[in-house]
Amino acid sequence: MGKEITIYDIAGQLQISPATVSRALNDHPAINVKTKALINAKAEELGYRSNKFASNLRKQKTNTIGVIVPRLNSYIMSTVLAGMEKIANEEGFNLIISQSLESQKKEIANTKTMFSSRVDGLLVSVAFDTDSFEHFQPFIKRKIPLIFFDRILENSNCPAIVIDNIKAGYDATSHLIKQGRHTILHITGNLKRNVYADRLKGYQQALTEYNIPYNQDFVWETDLSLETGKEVAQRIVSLKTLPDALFIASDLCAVSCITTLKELNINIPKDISVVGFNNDPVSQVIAPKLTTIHYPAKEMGEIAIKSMINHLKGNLDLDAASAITLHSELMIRESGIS
Amino acid sequence: MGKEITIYDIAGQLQISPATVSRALNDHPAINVKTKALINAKAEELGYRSNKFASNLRKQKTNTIGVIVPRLNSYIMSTVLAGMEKIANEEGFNLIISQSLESQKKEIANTKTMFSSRVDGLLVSVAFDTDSFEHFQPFIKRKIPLIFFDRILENSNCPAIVIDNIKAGYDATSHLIKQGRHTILHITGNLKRNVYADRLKGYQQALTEYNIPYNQDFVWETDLSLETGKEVAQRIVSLKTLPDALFIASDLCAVSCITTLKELNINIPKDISVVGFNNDPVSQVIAPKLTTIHYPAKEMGEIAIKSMINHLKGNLDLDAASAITLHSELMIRESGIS
DNA sequence: CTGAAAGCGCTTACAG
DNA sequence: CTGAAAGCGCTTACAG
Repeated sequence: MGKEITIYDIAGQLQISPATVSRALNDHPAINVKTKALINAKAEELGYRSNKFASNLRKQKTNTIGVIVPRLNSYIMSTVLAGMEKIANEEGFNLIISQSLESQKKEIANTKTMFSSRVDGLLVSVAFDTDSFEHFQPFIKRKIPLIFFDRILENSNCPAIVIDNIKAGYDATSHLIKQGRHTILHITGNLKRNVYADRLKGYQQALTEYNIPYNQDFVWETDLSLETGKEVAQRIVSLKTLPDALFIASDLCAVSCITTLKELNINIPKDISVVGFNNDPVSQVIAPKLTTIHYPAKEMGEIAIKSMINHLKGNLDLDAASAITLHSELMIRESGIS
Repeated sequence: MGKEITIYDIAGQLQISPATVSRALNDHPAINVKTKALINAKAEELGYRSNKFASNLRKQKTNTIGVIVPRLNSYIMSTVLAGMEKIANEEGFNLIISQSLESQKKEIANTKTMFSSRVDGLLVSVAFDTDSFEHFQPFIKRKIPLIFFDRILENSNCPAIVIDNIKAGYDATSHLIKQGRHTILHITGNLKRNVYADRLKGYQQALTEYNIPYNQDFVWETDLSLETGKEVAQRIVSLKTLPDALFIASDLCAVSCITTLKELNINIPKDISVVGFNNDPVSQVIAPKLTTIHYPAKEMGEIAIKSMINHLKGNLDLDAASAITLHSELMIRESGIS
């Protein structure tokens, strides 16, 4: 195992000071172009690699951004992370990723790890049951930038990257209404979360606009899992009067529900129209193809990380109250057309 | 922004040496229990957090493990990573994750980043087209442990965590044969990769065992994408004689293919039986439910990272030639039963 | 069981 | 444009 090359080795061989080597390697403007070329060539020749720990220790920066997500293995989140990873990599930032597994408790533990890892900034999409901002206070106190994305904490006074969930909920619901549907069941997630609360608001807005009375019994708060999809289907067929449409806040749950409904001899979309959410690849490979809301997951990841990096570099000052809203879009396919 | 607390602050307030504080904080056995308690209490009181950069610089370790995967946003990979993240977190290791996007070129860039980030160890699942071991040599030279998982590089002489793809291919194919199927089309990925080459071997073994001649035209090497699933379906119906079964090396592709075949009035499984691969959640929510091979993704992630951590801690010496094979299992559902 | 001292490899304010 | 020197916050061999 060969000894690690340092700037002193380069300096020694070139009869030059370590300070100059350091500057040259960092492309400092004051250094002579020829000197830089010489130093870079020697660094290459010796197989030099910079020691980030020494550099970070000295600079008091970590170049590391923390990301906390509810789970890694969902289509939306892994796509968001793929987008973040790409940009972070290009910009020379490291990502520390951890998952809360939908539990505030685990999320609190994650924030502690992030804090002691001294991340330069933190990007968070909160768990189902998070109802406190307490665990983020240490970051605020130390002025470590904190940005929420997708599932945000309102009143946190932190920048947020979101889609317009109200509009998306409105689009989904009004599409169903325009198809002549009036008893629309809305299957959603924990209403503590903006993403679900806002979709519900959009659902209500559409009903109001078309003079359809809002019935609270038509909103089912669930965990949106595959199992839930099946249970929902069974519960639906046992209802006195069948709804004529479903607006389900997750494609995976919607697909599971549709499959079970079909097994129970319900015709989709003839008997019941369905609109999902996310534009998960699965939405295109089932029959009937699922009408859904396209969620710009990759873009969200890219924009969230870019905002953070720009802020850290001082290029962009994130206003505490600012929010970036991405465009989402109704993808009309067979399941929502009657 | 309050000043960061260091061991000197604790030492100063307690009238004790920084060396003792350092030892106490690291639970060094030589330190008096009372002294330790005192120091820990003071550290807690002052909100001390250890500076990993100083510590790593001094110890010449990074406590960081690099992971390179083909892509983040596939069910299998995000689940593998979820498993890794969980264990790494518990054991106090950081993960740097990057994706090759199925390109050797990007994979090479990723290895360079990992190398200059001085990861203590590297975990890799290679891209579709990787055909050189060259970019991993710097790790070998520096004796930085390198472990492959899922898509491994044979002859690399590195430890590998895999499933028995030959057996899985055999199980899938022989199941179809037992259902009376004899013209089984095998849709697979890049045959450079062990996962696909081995599944093909298993397919061939099963044919041989049941005295079915092997026909090379029945093996289609593809990218296993959703689009490919559609194209495959269209190509199948244009064939002079229809195959009576499909063994597709990815559930997502299989589901897409089934849906298109159904649109083309092919009855699944009556006309064509289908077996997929991975046990992706989507396999359970389509009609007919997909017969597939359960892939122990979470376990693979956990075992891969545990092997690495144990090796780094010196608990377990990874034999260069060793391989860990995880159990996979045929999940019999409707699509493969005729 | 505790301490003094050196050193890990950088960066940068200051000086020239 | 270049250099000398200090210091970032730890850990550990050595000494007692």
